[in-house]
This record gives sequence, structure tokens and C-alpha cells, in this order.
Amino acid sequence: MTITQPATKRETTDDRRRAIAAAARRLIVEKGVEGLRTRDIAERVGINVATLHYHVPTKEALIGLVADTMRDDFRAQSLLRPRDHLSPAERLEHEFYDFSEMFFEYGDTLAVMSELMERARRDSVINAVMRPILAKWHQMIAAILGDGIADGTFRPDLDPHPGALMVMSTLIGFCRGPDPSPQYFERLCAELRRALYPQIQVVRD
Amino acid sequence: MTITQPATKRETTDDRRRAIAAAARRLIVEKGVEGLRTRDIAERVGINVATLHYHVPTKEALIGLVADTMRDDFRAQSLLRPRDHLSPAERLEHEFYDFSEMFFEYGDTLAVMSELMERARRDSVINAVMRPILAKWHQMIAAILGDGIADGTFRPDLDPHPGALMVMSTLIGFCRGPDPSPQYFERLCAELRRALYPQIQVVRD
Amino acid sequence: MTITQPATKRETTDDRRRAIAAAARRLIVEKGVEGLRTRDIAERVGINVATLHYHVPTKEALIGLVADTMRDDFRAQSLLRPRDHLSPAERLEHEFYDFSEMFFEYGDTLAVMSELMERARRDSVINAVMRPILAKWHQMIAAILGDGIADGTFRPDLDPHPGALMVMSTLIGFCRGPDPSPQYFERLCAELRRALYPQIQVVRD
Amino acid sequence: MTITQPATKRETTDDRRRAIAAAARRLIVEKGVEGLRTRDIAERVGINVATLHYHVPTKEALIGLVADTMRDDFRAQSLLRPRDHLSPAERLEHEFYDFSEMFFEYGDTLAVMSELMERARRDSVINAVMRPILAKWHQMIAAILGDGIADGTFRPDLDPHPGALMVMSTLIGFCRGPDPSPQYFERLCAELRRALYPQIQVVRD
DNA sequence: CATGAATGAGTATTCATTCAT
DNA sequence: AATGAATGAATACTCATTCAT
Repeated sequence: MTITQPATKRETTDDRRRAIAAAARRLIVEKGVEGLRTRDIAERVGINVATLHYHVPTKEALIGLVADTMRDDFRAQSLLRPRDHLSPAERLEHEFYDFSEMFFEYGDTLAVMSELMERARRDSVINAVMRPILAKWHQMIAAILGDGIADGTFRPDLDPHPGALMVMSTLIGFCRGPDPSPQYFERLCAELRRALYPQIQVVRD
Repeated sequence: MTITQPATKRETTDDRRRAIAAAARRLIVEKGVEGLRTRDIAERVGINVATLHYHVPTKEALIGLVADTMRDDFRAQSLLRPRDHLSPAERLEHEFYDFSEMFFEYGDTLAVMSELMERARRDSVINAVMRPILAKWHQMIAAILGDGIADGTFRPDLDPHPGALMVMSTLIGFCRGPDPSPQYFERLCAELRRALYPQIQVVRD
Repeated sequence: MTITQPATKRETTDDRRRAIAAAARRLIVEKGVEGLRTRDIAERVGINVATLHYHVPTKEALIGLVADTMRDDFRAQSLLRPRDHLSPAERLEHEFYDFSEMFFEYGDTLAVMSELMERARRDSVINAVMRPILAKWHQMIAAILGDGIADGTFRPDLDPHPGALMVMSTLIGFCRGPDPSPQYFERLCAELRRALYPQIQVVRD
Repeated sequence: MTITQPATKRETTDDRRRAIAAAARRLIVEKGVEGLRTRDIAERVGINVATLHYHVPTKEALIGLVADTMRDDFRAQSLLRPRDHLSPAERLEHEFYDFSEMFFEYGDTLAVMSELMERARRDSVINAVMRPILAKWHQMIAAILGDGIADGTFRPDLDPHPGALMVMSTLIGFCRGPDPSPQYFERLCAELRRALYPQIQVVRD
């Protein structure tokens, strides 16, 4: 129903590459990058191994392709979309929401991301694609925090750069954390909010 | 003590296993778990591959062995050592310090940890060893936070469990973060402190 | 002239085959017969691999085609052209000159020839085309020598058949020899002349 | 009876390498260097492909090994052995005899040599081993000719360097020539002798 | 305990050739 | 006549593991 329909015999290269990337991602989730086999991908797409190599010449290129689709996903997903017209608080909530959506709806993407990040350390090709994504994300959150500090939304003593890393890391940590339920995600977000917003209730006497 | 007369004969097998684990860990840092080759380990230890298999019969056992040494390391390292006689604030600082020491002095341990965690998702053997370590760590920090909330050290609205995850994730995030310098680590810790402690300065008039 | 209306439509196939053969020969010079790839040829001709196979159905046929063009070249080149109206000495000089021209001007032809000869041993198709060329050449030189012996131009004790082989082999040996310069070629020809002509200076009394 | 006896199970690496080289040479004679397959070699030696790779890690190394055995053969064979104590005429006859022996008794060696020489043009590894052999041989014959010219054995107008190339090329040409019989070889040698020696019969009165 | 040699089951990649359009 | 896509059969090479000594 989705991708592996053997109805229309000859596919266009672009479709095939898409299908290959999708199969590769699913396999990465299942077996990790190190367990990724060209034969498995070909089989899952329903083509010959040689055909796979016709569309994606080498395994390195294949991983590059996967990395590219990751970037596209992140772009398509609003995660990296600036929302300058909104207030810092709203933008922060969007970050939380987009991340939860990505985790709960498109779980694969984050899992693959995690795999690729680990590998990025030793694989310059992956690194070249992955680093910018993280960097962009980090910078976006830092901007949100910066704006929020300026307009008094967030704590005045908040340090945007480490603060952004804290937010990102916490969200990522959730994925590997002990309780991957939406309820726990909400608790985590609440904690982050309290960590970022000024403690209003203390004001007074 | 076992077969021939001398005293320190017994250690041989155990020593070998230790040496093998050490070599394996170094190689994991260099090439990742997926790049780990029994031959390379043997060569680095200075023994034959067959001999390696004599001491550690299978690769799965080998990774299990490495995981075991990880647990031992974390135990030896004060990270998981309870320090009930100290104040919550002191214990938190100890966590920061121990983590920084592990990162800056024994960088390998965290790198291997990271590799194994990624793999734990699919490898039940690794998972069985790694999960408890993380769980223990998480629980310890949660305890610190809980105690600190109780005695007023930390924000009263702090939620210990997600808070602990936030602390852990942020520390872990530092390792992969954009700036792995001690200075940045300190900024990050400062940020965490501000996130956990009550905002004193707000108290006025 | 090529693709639109004009008259010369019919030649297309033949032109294609010629272009294919030419590209194949260039590639054989560069990478040897064993390094010859249909895809490379197609690319160099500027057509699709499938199109190549349309014009030359199989690789064996392709090599046969190349061999054919070799024969045509040798025919076109005066090497195999009888020159009965000239004196044996003149005809021998023509052989030297034609060979040098082929080596220095059309180096490819001899290189391809050499490649194909080596392969002829095991490939009956190539053998069928190549042997006759060599045989013809050998027979022509033997005829020159025979005629020259008869009219006193060459040594009376010269044995035409082995003599011809000696001349051919020496010329061929030059191509692989230590010094492929025109000067050395001339020295080699001089040596052959002294080996074939009677030693005049000895005649005394 | 010769090499492929599966009696003694574990062979020493040196023996295996020898057997592998021998099998490779036979296969090169049969199918050429380009038709050489590691599987075929392994099968002929009676070992697993992986075992082959254990002894000779790569195909390049394999061809290097074959080239090495060629050099050893040529050394063992008297072809490259200087015989300074003999007269130039005797030394020349030795060259003829050694070559014929190599061709008629150890036909493989020259066939392999021929294959490797063709490939040497594009393969620097082979070239590095083969060139020196040819160079040495050429130089030895040139020395014989030089000595023979000096002591009046050979024509005074003989040019040693091209002369040596002529002798070598003619011998090599015999291998590919139209008639590979011992009788024809003798005719060819006779022709070479007449080409090198002064023409005594001309001296009369 | 130790080792050199051996091996089965993979693993990415290549290549001539074919097919549907 | 031409082509993009597809494929079967190879091909060199790898690796954890085993065996005989």
C-alpha cells in the first residue's frame, strides 16, 4: 500500500532511490548501521542487488543518501523551521511539540538519527550531513532562549548556549530514557519550563 | 596455585581476560563496536586469535566482558558511590566533578559507554549490563534531588525523576556537544545549578 | 547530416560500428583487453550500453570487430602491400619505413596488435584473424629475402624463412625494447642490414 | 606425486605458497593473467579460498609471488648465469641451449613470462619484477657480443646493444613463430650465427 | 596454554547482457 | 535505433570460529 508495490514494473530512478532510502532506514532501526546489508535492502525493496547498485553505486553513497533523507525529514518536519513571528514561549512549545511528534509519530527518524550520530564520529561523510542539522537545531533553540531572555520571558540569568544544549540533550535523553511515554515526556517538558522560566511565585512577600 | 608450583600462576587466565578487555575497549573507541575485530584485539594483546578464543570463546562473550569491565569502572569511579553523609549540594557537585573527571581523564570509558548504549537497543546481552548502570546513576541523582528538595536546597517545584534525567542527559550531551572544553563544561554545570537551585535574587523587598 | 532527414541515413549502423571499434581500440591501448569494459566503450562513443549491444551483440563479436579493423589497418598501411616492381633492397627499406611509420605515427595499432596476439593463443576468434596477418607479413619478408639472395643482394647463405622471422621479431622486439627512440630504431635497422647483406669489406685478395 | 598430495594435512606456509604459485602459473598458461581466478587456484591446490588468502593476502601479492618465482626460475635456469670463463662463442651457444631447454622442457615459464610482460606495461608491480630480468638478459648477451667482437669471434662491425636485442627478439619470436619445432629452432640459431660471425667463406684466393 | 593453518558463510561490488518502452 | 532499468553469475576479499599439534 505504501512503497513496495510490484505493480508498475519499471520505476524511475528517483522513486527507486526513495524506496531504497526508506528500506535502508527501516533496516538501520532494526539492525543498526553496522548490520545494514545491501542484499537486505534490495530484498526489501523487491529488486536485485545489482539493481540496487545501479541506483546507489556504493554503500557509502547509500549512507549518504540516508543521511540526506534525514536532513529532508528534519526540514519537512517543522523542527528546523524558524517561527520568528511567534513569541519565545510559543516557539519553545513548538519545539517540544515537534520533537514529540517526531518521536511518537515518526519514531524511525530519531532512531536513525541516533545511529548516524554515533557513527558520525568516525565517518566523515555522515558527519558532514549530520553535524549541520544538530548545529542548526542548537542555534535555533539558543535564539529562542536569547529572545526570551531579552523580553523577560525566560530567566534573566539564563545562558542561551548551554541552555540550548540542556534543552536538546534532555529531549534526546528522553528517547533513551527509562519511560518513553507521552505522559513522561510532558513531565520532562514541564521540568524544562520550570528550569527556563523565572520563578514567579517567589516574587512577593 | 592451579597447575604448576608458582604463586602468581593462577592469574594468567584472568590477566589475559583483563588485557583482552582493555585492548577491546581501546579498539572500540578507535573503530566502534562494528569495527571491532577479534584479530585486531589479539594482535594488540600480543597473542594469537586462537588463543583469544581460548580465553573468550565468542565475540558475544567478548562484548559481554567489555560491558562487565564498564560496570566495574563505573563502580570504581565514584560516580555510582553513594555519599549519604554529604549535603545534597555537595553530592551534586561530586556528580559534576566525577563526570568531568571521567570525561577528561578517562575519556575512553564514556566513549565506550556511548557505543555500547547505542548497541544495547538491539543486543540483549549488552542491554542487560548497561541498563542497570544507567538506572543506578539516574536513581542516585534523583535521590540527591529529592533530598535537596526536602531540605530546601533545590527548587521546591523540582520534579526529581525528570530532573535527574535532565541532569544526566545534559552531562551526556556535553560529550557530543559543540564545545568539549572544561570551560564549557563549567558553563553547563552553572546552567544546571541555576536550573535546580531556587532563584534567590528574585527575592526582594 | 546525422540524425535529421538527409541522405546518409543508411550508414548509421556502419558508422556506429566504426566508432565503437575505434573507441575499443583506444581503450585496449589504455587498459588492455582484460580491462576493456562495454560500458566504457559506450560512454566514449556517446551511446548507451544497450545501444552498443544492439550494434555489436556480444563482447566476443566486439573483439572480433576490433581484430577486423586491425586487418584493415594493416592492409591500408603499406606493410602488407607487395611491391614487386622494386628491388629487394628497396623493398626491405620499405618494410623498415612502414614499420617505423606504424610505430611512431600510429602507435596504437601495434599496441593493440600486441595485446591481441597475446590473447590469440587462447581465443580462437582472435587467432583466426591475427594469424593470417602475421603469416602474410612473414611470407612477404621471406619473399624479399629470397629474391635478394637470388640476385646477390643478400648473403648467399641466408635462410629466407628463419631470416624473415629474425627481421620481424627484431622489429617487434624494438617496440618492447629498452629504447623506443627513432635513433635506436635506425641502429637496429643498420644491424639487420649488416646481418642480411654480404660483408663486402672481407672480399679481398 | 608432485605437488597436490592431500596426505599430510597441515602444510607449512612456505610449501603452500610454492604450491599456490605453481597452480597460479599453470592457470596463467591456460587462461592468461586476466582469466586467473583465486577460486580456481585454491581448488587446484586443494584448499579453501580463505586459506589461499591466508597465505597470499591479495591478488596483487599473488601476481607478485608468481613474478618472484619467475625470477627464481630464470636464476636457477642458467640463462642469467654469467660464464666468464668460457669463450664468447661457447657462451652464445649456452644462451641458445638454455633458451631451448626452457622452451622445450619448461614451456610454462616462457609462456607465463610472455603473459606477464604484456601486463607489465600497465602493472607497475609486475613491471618492477620483470623489467630487471629482461634487462639482465639483454646486458648479458650484449657482453657476450662485445667480448666476441673484441677477440675477433664476431663481426667487427657488430653493434652489441642492438645486436643483443636482435638475438633476444629472435629467440622470443621463435616461441610465437609459425614452427615451434626443435628443428626450426636450430635453423633459427644457425641464421643468428651467420648474422653474428664473420662470413669466413667469402675469404678466398 | 598457545599457535599456525584452515574454513564456511558472508559482503560489497562488477559486468555483460536483456527487457520494456 | 535508442535507452533507462534490471539482472544472474561472478569476484576478490573478510571474519569469527575451529582443528591438529
